Amino acid sequence: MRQYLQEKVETALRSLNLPDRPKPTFERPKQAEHGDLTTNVAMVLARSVKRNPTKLASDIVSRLELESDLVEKVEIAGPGFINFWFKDKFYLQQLREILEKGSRYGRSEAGGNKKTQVEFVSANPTGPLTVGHGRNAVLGDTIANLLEWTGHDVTREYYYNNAGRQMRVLGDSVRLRYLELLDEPVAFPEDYYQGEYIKDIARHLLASHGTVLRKEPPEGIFKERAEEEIFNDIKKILKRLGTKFDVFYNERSLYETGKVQEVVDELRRLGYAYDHEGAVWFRATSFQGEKDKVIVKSSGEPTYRLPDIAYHREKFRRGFELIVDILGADHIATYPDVIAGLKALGFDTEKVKVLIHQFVTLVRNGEVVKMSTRKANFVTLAELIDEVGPDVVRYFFLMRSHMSHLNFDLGLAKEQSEQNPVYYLQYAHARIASILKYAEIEGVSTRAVSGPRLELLTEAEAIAMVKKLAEFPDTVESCSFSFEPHRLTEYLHDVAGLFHKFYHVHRVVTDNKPLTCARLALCQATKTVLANGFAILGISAPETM
RNA sequence: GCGCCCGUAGCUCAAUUGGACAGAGCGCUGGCCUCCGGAGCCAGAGGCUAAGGGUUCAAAUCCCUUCGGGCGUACCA
Repeated sequence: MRQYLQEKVETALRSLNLPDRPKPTFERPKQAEHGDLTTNVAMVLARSVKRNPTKLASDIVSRLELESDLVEKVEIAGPGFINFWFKDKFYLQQLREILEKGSRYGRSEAGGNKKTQVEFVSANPTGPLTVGHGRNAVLGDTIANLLEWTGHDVTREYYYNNAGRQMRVLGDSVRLRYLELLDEPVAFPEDYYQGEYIKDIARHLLASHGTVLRKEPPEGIFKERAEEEIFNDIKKILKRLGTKFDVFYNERSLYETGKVQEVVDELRRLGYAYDHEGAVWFRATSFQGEKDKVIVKSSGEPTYRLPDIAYHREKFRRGFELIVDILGADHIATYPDVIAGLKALGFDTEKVKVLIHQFVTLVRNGEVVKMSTRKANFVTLAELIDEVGPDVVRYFFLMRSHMSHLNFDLGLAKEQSEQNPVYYLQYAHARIASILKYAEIEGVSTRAVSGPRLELLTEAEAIAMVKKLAEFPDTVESCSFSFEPHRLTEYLHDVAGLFHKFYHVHRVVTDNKPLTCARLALCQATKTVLANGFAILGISAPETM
């Protein structure tokens, strides 16, 4: 429908010999009195051709060739908006399309099967996932869903490092807890991993191996067992949240295959790396960086940026045409170096989309709970899911723009879980399921012999619903294009709200069989849109609650 | 000090990416079940969009300044 008008306006502009340069928008107005669709084309062009926007609008309207059986009327309003009203017939066609496409309704090929990678979570196996990781996981998974729905060939990837100093400290933390269990006197350093989970792992080792590990080094079985248990736990939690991964990419492989060294050599060859005070530096200042950055320490160990650059180089070499990185706000300083490194290596960094989400502040009993993997006192993602369930967790994380700080009041989420916004949506779905079942019992099938007569849907509430339902494909596409899932939650909230209103004003199942069939069709279409939306958000679509 | 994000109803957040009268949820006030699910519906109160200036037909949105909050600013990841 948007496309339909866009084409009509373009031909009108051509016949008037007007430029199409500042791209006009075609939008659904907030106010119903402003029509079903509006365009600012006259106002956008008025400046460049130095003409009155209202007069320009009427010129454009006079050249529009619109089918009178689809378009109700056209008006020029305000400073020069052109507003369009469509006939109900137009919308009823859309309704028929929803019923035909079912669970496929809303999918598109807009992405052109573009090879796309979404990298998210990417937490190292040093401790349980935090609530912050949860936001990252849900955001990444949902964006991946959106990209799939809009015709992208998506790979979901988790990048991790199980080597290095952090992992050594982890192994040693387990070792010391193990020795504690043997009643040996140990001084547990403050900067070691304090969490209870370390003691659990030590206990497990004691149970499986007895006391013979007394003299084992930290990098051996202690580290290995810790990594294994923690990673299993991470994967289990991610599964509970409904997130899926295609690839777990180990940073170590970048060293083993020499790709890290290749990057250093390449940067040197290009003149973007140099030696200074025993370290190797990257010339970040050539790419708007504040200062040059160390990529190999004087000890010979690389800093984190070097493997990150090598990893992203591999993303390009693996043929990804769109690369999406989901990062927490604490990584805000790292990605510009990676981007600069990729530029230095000659890659098109326009293909890399970095989404930085802000922190989750967890509040319990009115007090802010600080979340740090090393501290003992933190709420894990697993505990959060235990308390409120995966649907609520996902929905809460998706309700807000990723750029804004998120306050998650645990007590509130649990206490008010009965009036949680996610239930409002799911309730609408369950209610429709119940109505459809009732209709079946009453002997009115949705699969009527000659199909429902949709033109019987004339009430304002019904038409409003159909219009909203018809927006679904556009909404999915714009959420995908802008990487903003939160707008889908808002849309679905509107759908549920309109349905609840409709339900209160109009009875679906009555003695009037044709009307009942038409209304059941509308219910079915609403259920479809809700269920498809839930599928993208990764929340369940309950038949009963 | 510098960089990024944020500041919108009492609280938590939206606002179709620059569009017409800034909207939801929670909380508050008052209504609605003989009837397909009341986890619902309807009505009301609540705002100089932190402050000031600028850009234009149009600014919560873009630019500048100030104030306030968060995250960074390593030869840690």
